[in-house]
Amino acid sequence: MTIYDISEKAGVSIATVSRVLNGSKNVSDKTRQKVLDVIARYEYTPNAFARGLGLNTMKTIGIMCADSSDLYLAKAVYYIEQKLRANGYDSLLCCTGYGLESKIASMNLLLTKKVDGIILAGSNFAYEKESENKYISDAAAQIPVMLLNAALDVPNVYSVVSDDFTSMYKASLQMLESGIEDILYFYNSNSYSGRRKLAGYLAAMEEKGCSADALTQFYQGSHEDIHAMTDYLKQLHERGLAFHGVIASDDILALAAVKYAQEMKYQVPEEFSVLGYNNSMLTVCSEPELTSIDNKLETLCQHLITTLLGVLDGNEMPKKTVFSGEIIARGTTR
Amino acid sequence: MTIYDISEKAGVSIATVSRVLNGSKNVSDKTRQKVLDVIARYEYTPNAFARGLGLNTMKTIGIMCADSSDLYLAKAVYYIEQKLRANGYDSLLCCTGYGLESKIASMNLLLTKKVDGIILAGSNFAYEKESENKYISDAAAQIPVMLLNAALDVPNVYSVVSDDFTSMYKASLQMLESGIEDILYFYNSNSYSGRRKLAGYLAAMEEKGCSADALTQFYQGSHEDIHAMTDYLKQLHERGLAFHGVIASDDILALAAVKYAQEMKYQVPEEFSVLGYNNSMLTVCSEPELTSIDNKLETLCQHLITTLLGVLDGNEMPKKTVFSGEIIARGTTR
DNA sequence: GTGAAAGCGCTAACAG
DNA sequence: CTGTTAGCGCTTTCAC
Repeated sequence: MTIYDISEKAGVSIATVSRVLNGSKNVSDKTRQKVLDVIARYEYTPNAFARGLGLNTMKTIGIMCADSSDLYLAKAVYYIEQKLRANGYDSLLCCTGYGLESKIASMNLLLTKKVDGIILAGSNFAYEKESENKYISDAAAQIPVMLLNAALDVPNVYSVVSDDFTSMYKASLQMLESGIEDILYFYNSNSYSGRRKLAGYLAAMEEKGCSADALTQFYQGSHEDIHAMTDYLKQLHERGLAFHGVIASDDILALAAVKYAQEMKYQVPEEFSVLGYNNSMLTVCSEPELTSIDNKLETLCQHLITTLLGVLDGNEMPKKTVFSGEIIARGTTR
Repeated sequence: MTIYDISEKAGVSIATVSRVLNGSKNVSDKTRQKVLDVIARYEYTPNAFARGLGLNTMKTIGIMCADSSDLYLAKAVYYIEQKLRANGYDSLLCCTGYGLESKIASMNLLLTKKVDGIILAGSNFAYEKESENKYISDAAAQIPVMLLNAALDVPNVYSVVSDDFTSMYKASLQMLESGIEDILYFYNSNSYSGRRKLAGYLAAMEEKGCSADALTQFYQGSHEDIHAMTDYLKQLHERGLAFHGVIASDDILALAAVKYAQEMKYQVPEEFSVLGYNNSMLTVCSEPELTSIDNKLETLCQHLITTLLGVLDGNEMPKKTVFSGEIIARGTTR
């Protein structure tokens, strides 16, 4: 069933059918109804490919994320997909992993499929070296690129971020002022926001005159293996590193720290404090429950979509938007 | 840059360019190389929409899931997307929520976009009432439909499931034989696999001559609010219901049960046992860690994709495949 | 082994 | 308000 069949059965031209299909004003009510009836009777739906060819768009957005099964990214993907579809766009999902090569490959794939825009969900897409961000600016030369939790000053790329530096700075200060000086910073990512978080911690430590040299610990194992993370902390202890607080770049690392404290028989939070990040479901899994930083993911996603839609509509939109995070106090800090 | 431009610059016809693009045998090596050179020089990529129009496919599969931020579904989506892309297919993601109406709407959307197949990830898509599965058979009249964790005997729909009945039956028997008779069954879904799990528990209870009447508890609150789940169990206790074991249809419900046990000062597993389902990341979050049933999600997904690809290739494929689950013993059972 | 030409189904400019 | 027509860019017979 094509537009020709419909036009014939309705006794009008294909142009008229196309008009009613696209809600054009220039059709008489009578004609419109006639066409609509035929369309309904034959359950006709326009061919999306032909439409795409004519309009040069199929109203789809590419979503790239390293790993959609990651607790935080899964939520991001969920929010983004919902809001896109509510606005008539479909989502082409690409889980890229954390390697640059595969990110580039996915990017090219999406470009080939002629999506209308690309959303990079997760700060790991923005590298420190400028040359490694070339794939982003290249893509932005063709279509708008949206960065969630990362920022890049390049034409046609728009950034929406949480102020991770300040969040971490404030939280660190708070823990320091609660009397803990040997706070370990436990992180697993050197991504854009990863670097900002670390900087926040370091700024607070420096301000209070505490040395962070040995206390800044990068964990590079699996993102899901809590036991390995706990073991890592135990090894630090065995090697003589003293710490009575942990600030983690992610709730799961924080959870590992709580486990570590339990194994060490520390009273939490009396003798040992822990702070997580993302305010995920994991915060209520530990005992005591985890204090964590909420970076307002849904708000970020909402804003990101609004901005993207604006750009696609040809409006001038802010290149970078920053939201504030919030410390959600629970049982692991005092 | 179109195929015409390339044909002109290479001094051949568009038919020839199309042939080398599609790897046709009928091109001389010299011509092929010439065309390839031009393509490379101008970084030409064929227009996907035009291609789709001609071939009537854009090599895309629709993935529907109720909530891609759900721990289990997120993993499923991840595996599926990976395996699809490895085979040259893209994934159009649709998070439908749990209502029938919105599932139907999403289904129609995907059909309109002319995807090559649809994957329903999650047992909640198959309803008990046959009439409520009409949207699935309707879709299957057009393209293959794959069911993950659900089964339906309808032409052109293929099912891949874990044997939830047997897994639950065995696990229940095991807990009963460990000496606990008052096992509460705590569940939050009447989906296809939800019904199978419940049946497994009931079969074991009956076999051991235990009444399950008051012990079968359906929880209908939020899927993420552990506190509410724990409260629900406390209320049951306050109303006089006695139970010293909990078998849950999902790890998060099981985690709530562990919390309940802790608040009740029960020793786990000596005085109180808990069993979860899905063997998710949550199992290592509780103290002691959660015994859970692994339903081999990655295997299921792998098989589902293999089957789908086979169907798309025109091969005869099994209508229903069943895998066995496995009990992963940890600290909450004895 | 290569080219000419007829679609694929729709949109939009133009004419009336 | 409605119809005619020329694309959109590619695939695929059918000749040569």
